[in-house]
Amino acid sequence: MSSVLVVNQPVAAAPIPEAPGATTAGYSSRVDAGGKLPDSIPHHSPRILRVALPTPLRRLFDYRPLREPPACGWQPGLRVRVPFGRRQMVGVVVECIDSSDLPPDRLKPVEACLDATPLPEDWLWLCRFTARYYQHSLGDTLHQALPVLLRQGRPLAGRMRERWQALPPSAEAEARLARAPRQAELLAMLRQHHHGLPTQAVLAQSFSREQLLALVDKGLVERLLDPLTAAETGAGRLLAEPALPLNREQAQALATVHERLEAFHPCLLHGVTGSGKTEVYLQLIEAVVARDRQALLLVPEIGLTPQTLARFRQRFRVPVVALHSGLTDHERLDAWEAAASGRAPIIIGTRSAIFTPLARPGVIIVDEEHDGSFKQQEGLRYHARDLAVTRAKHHAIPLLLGSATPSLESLYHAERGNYRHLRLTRRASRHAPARLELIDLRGRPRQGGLIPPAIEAIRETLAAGHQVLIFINRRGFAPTLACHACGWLADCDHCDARMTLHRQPPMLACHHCDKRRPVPDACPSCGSADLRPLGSGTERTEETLAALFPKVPVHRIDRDSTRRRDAFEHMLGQVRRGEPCLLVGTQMLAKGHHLPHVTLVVVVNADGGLYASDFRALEHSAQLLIQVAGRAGRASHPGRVLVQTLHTDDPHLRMLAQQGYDTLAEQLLAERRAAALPPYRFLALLRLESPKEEAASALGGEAAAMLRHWVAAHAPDVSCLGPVPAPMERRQNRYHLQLMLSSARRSQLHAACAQLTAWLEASPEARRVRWSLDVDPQTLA
DNA sequence: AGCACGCCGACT
DNA sequence: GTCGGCGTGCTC
Repeated sequence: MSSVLVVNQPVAAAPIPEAPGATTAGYSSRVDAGGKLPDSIPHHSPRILRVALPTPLRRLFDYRPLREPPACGWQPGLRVRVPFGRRQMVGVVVECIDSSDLPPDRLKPVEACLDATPLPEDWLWLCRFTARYYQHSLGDTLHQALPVLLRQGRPLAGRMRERWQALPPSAEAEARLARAPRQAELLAMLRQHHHGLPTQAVLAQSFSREQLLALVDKGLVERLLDPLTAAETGAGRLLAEPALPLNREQAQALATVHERLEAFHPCLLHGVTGSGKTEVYLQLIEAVVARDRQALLLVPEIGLTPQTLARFRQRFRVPVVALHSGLTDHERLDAWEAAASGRAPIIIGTRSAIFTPLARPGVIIVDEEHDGSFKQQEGLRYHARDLAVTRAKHHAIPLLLGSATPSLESLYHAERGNYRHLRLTRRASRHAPARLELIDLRGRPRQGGLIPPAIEAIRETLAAGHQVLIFINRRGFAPTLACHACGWLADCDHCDARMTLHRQPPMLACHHCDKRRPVPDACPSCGSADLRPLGSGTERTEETLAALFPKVPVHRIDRDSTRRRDAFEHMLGQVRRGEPCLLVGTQMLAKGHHLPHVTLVVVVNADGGLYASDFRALEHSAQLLIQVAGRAGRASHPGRVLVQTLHTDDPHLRMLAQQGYDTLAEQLLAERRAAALPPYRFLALLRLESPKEEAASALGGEAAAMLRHWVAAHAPDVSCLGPVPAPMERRQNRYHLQLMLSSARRSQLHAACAQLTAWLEASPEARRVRWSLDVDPQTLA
């Protein structure tokens, strides 16, 4: 008997994950758990089970197996209940081996095996990759990637969907229903549904399971257990409505992906707003499902609207499973099982849906791939788009990244030929996309943040019977409150930030912590009553516009006004009817929503991202501006986009306005190369956080010293910057510091990160400081 | 992260 | 006398 069946080597010796988005070349040399390691060989009597447990500790725990192995034999992927400290936990077996580093008397036995068969292999593979790549605890990664009910140890088997279907009538059998009127009613109901009814639907009509089973005994009803494969639904009947005709570019893009459905085949679908990316997705999914494969579509958090979903459900006759935050735990488990079994051919979800197992993966599509919501910003800081690349590569299937404003990373890969660059330049409507018009804020009076030419344009647009969108990236009434006598500002006690003035309800609120205060009547510093709001937020602009245009409805859309989702949908419905109105909103409004009657967009202040310290600020603000501009003039009217700025001469802003996103993106890429920043170099950021500044900086200093020493010998390409205070050093009364590692070599960066996390976990000082490692940080804040 | 144990301050 | 503060140590 071999001593090691499954090899999950210790971190330091682990195979280095490739960069997501790396070339296909050389990929076959990959040697991790996704390769044909003997994972799948059942081991009936290993002496030791190595289990991943939901703890932040980056190690596995050894247990003795049960006397009787499960029917499938011990295998990685089986969930077990184990004693841990003085409580019980649900963990996942990841190795079956014959010897442990611990003496046998310290090993506890597994309490129970919770699965008849292991959890899906592709899921386990992805979690292992993710844990290694992001230097996170495998146990915690598995835990996060599992539906709540499975985390809790609920069984997966037996949750297949049960359907009850009436059999052809038989007079003889029906005679036996004479004295069972409820059963007769139930049978009548089932006969109205040719495809049968799921158990839940039957129980909802207050029939019982016993009645169903009685009908089965009498031979009148049949009990069916899905999974249905996509093929069983019938190839010709896949579509519920016909596909739309494609223009030449769309057809070409589709054909390019379609050409090789059996290989890893990453494509960037780079299409201006309104160029019909979604139709390409729909027809690609159709092709994939017709071959009895599954499609996984990732959308940004804000993009999974009822309308998006409706469009997919209208098109396909097969089930479209949506994974969104509104699902109950049971629905989520159902969806997971449907995907894992292959019963669900189309899965649409946000970031975390990347961890959905797929029985027959056929394609992965990431819509709005540049969107920041694909990156998780705490705990396991993964990027769903990057994992999508890795996963598509693993499954050897096509990958489609779609965006009107692709991330610089994706453009870089497209330029280098790592991704096919598919462009859609033609809009469905006859109008060219609206140009950005920069208008100078300097020295002009502002009302609610708007200067006279903007107000005039709004007036004209309303007079023409159209709608106007005003974009402000600040919620609240005003960014802060100031004393005109002494210069006092409403600072937050807990953060290095100003408090935002709100009117509805009136208060000062810090947007970085939970702190709230009443609005003072007089200056707390000098006693003067001359307190004035400084600048404008959505509430103030809304108020100003309501005063300027009393007859026109003003809708404000921000996190404060849309607490109730139905109110938001209701308002959108109203706006879509096309009556003239004013929309004032934050990014919530900029993304995804189709507003066909808006013909003027005003950006109150474009300067936020121009001079920010974050190296991605310009990229993100350009994407946002183009996104907002895309809301204008989508219907039969051309649109205008007015961009207010203090910096009409800023070269980046001018380039964006005059030559468009693609040109600016190229310029920004050149600057990134010159500055040795991503995508030309890889970054990892260690964040340190403590109520005591000295504790964080002492630990940071020690970590940096250790790392510099280690790196000189083992990873000379890695450079280490810091520790330095994070932007807005004090947040919620905690001091934030960071240490930045960078390297042109992914493998060296990975090795240094592994060294760093191992050191921190062993360091006693590190227990008094909160720390986390962010591999490929999206922002440096 | 939990969750224990342990050793010092203000309360019934 | 003890309820409870959070320092520190451990989890196969």
